Amino acid sequence: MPLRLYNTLTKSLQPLVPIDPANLTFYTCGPTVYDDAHIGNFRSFLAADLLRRWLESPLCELTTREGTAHRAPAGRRVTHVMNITDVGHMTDDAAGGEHGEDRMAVAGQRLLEAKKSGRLPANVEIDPRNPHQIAAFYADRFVEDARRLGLKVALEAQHDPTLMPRATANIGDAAGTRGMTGMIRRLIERGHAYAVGPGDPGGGGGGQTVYFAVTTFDAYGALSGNTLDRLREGAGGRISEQNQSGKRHPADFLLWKSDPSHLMKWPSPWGEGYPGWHIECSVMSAARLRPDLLGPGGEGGGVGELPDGQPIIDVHSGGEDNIFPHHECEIAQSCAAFNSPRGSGPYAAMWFHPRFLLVEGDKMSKSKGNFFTARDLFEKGVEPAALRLELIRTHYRSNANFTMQGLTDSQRLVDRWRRFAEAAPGGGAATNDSARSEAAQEAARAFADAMHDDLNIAGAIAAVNTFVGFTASPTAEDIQLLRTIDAVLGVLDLERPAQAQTDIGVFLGGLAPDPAVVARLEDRAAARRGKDFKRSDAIRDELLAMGYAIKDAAGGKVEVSRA
RNA sequence: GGCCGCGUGCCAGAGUGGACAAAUGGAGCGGAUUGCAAAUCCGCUGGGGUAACCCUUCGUCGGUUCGAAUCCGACCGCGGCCUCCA
Repeated sequence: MPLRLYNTLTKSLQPLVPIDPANLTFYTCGPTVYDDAHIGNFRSFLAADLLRRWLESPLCELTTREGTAHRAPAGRRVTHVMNITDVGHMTDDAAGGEHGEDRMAVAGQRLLEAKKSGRLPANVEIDPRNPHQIAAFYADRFVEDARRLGLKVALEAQHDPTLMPRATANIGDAAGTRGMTGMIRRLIERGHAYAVGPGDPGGGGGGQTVYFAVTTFDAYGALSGNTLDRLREGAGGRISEQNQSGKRHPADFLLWKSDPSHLMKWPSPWGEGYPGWHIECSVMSAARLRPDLLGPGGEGGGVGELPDGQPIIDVHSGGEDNIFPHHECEIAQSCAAFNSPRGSGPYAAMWFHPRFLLVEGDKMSKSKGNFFTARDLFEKGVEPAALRLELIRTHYRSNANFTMQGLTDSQRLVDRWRRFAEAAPGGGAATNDSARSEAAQEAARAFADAMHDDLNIAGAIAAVNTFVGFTASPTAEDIQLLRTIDAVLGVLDLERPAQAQTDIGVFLGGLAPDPAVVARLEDRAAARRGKDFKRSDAIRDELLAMGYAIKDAAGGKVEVSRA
């Protein structure tokens, strides 16, 4: 059965029916770059990456618009775009994004303190007062982490930077002819948005604020369930008075705020200021995935409008917290801009929302001390493959629980699969050929069935383990199958921590060969040669107390890892 | 209060009407290997029986059905959103 996914929009399991099954369009709401991304962020991005890799797998089958099955030919491509939000939005968002402190300024303050206390690497040259430098600093670190975790979009972006667009590069211009200003102008022209403030509402004067008029979009609330009548009830007392005065409806949301005093600001037809939080994704998804709508200049010249009901892109993903308001507002903007006048089109055919990650059973938070960034863990010697597997091996729609035990389990799985993948092919035929090829076929089938069923990753991993367990001495075909499967899971080829070797020890997990440890290893080797096992065991305990676990390996060497 | 996701064995986590005492990992136990470990490999791992088989279990309580972990209802618990957040 072809792939079915849970669609947040319809709240049901549905086949993914792409506009063009040979070339899918996929947009993921990426990170904000005010700080390093944590493992919860990466769990969500990795879930999107897993889906993307599955869509590209030769094992994956999709449904065409004609209702037939579409098996991936040699090149089913997925154009996957993930934005980077580097505009400094406000901290006080209860006020609708118009007040509070600029997040980029807060990040700058933090960087400044880190610099003073020497916590920043010496080679980092960054002016903490320059928001563009702060954003670039964290964006680079994000991309670096993402590549280490095998996020395909980040790997591809090395050759095609347009796959990871920066919000600040898509703001537009003073005339409102392209980018976000272009789309805002278009929304005003089509009657879906309005400008208020000094300089005559609706006129062309500076210093204005632009809002999206939610009542002009019938389908508002379809994604989140927060329809306008429900919102009005729920909103009682929550929305600040000062901010509402200019709005026609309390749920109208910000498209442009004129504020020349803002840290990051750009020219626009409504005055110098900054864009609202939702408009960037509407603009960048269309710009990269549907240039036919916008035309070569970014705005104008394109077809501009789709028949009602036709999706703009195939798949859109983001963390569950994005469902409302962010994605609800994106739908309103994009459909209003490109679909028929009372726009109700679905924007994306499939809405994919991974759930939040817990850590040791608890909500992750800095105050609880269970807050991890990917780089924290890499520094502790966790290898990217283990972290990736740990973050993808729980179904994307459950609250996964990240634990140190789980990380160890994942590491073992990775090691086991690697032994299989790196075994000399065909070394001794323990199993007869027909049983072996049956096992491989069964594994491929079970893996695909599981993945087709809303990305049932646990079932898929079980199929891999059964296969690897059954086949003691893999053939070249067996290894090829594991490779095909791993192109989806994406763990085997990730970078491994360097091993440091001395004459006696092999230091794993990026450990440096500490002379104190080497000396003890030599003492222990001498004791063992003299059959003084009491002493050799005592040395092992000593090392353990120092935080090192050792393991005698073939050839008289000792493998050293963190205890 | 509204909308949504989830609740399975010691743990993580599959299973969504019969082949289920329930995949796959882990932990535990036994064995091979090792001076001993670690790692690796093999077997066992709800209760009872030599066995065919029987009994109890899938948040709780009810219901539908010849039959339910799986469908329906109510309740309880966990998580998310209701204008920051992956």
